[in-house]
Amino acid sequence: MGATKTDHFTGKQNAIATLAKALGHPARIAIIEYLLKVDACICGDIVNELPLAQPTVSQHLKELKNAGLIKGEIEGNSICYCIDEKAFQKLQNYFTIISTKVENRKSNCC
Amino acid sequence: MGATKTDHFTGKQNAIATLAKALGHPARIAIIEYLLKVDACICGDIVNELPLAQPTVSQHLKELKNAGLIKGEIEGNSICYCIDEKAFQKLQNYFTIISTKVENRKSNCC
DNA sequence: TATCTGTATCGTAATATTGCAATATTAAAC
DNA sequence: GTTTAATATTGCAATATTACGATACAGATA
Repeated sequence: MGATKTDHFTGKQNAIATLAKALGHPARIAIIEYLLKVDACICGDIVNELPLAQPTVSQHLKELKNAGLIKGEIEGNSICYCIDEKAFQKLQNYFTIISTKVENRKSNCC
Repeated sequence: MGATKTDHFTGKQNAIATLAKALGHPARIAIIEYLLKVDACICGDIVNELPLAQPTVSQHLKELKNAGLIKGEIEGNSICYCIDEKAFQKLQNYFTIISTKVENRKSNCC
């Protein structure tokens, strides 16, 4: 097969998995970190920051945008990308809840 | 191609990407959430909790284990799986740092 | 209008992932 | 030792991802 059975899982599970999947590639992590480093939107020069060809970078940006991790707005003849804080807040919440639950775990098994 | 160019990125970037990738599938999210729900290791019956065949579940468990998200210990004739808190703390830290940086962003672009 | 610049899309090759049936393995129970 | 029960591994088909050259497109500038 190769096709994920998304319809067998809850909307929340799929939502988190989608965000995680989009971050499951070092190039996309590098893009996010670059956006953080410059502390602003980026209108241009993302390609120069990555060891990948322009179409590849464009594809990664598209995936980050589809997942809702970044926003992109047309700004003159280039496009302005920046981090969408809502998605990262979701991830922060999710992992904070998990960590908290794990720490408060009563049964200390392993 | 299809092979990720991991050698072009930093160790940290690859590490986070690996963790994120392992969580980038709803079945693996469901496994983690089930481990949390029962608040203990699981020795058995993960298969019954998921809408997937036994070999498929076994494969997902293997990936979670490879990524360091769960630990598995042999316990009699079954295997005892439980959440590895260190990995989730890493993720929590990472996304907390990102969210904080994004909130303190001076340039309000988009 | 022609050209340049930055970005997206198309097409395609290489590789990875997902899922499962069949089979193997392992340790307990008999 | 044989059976049983739980999990892992193998092998394979279907699909997805990654990467990039070639090309298209849109807005700026000459």
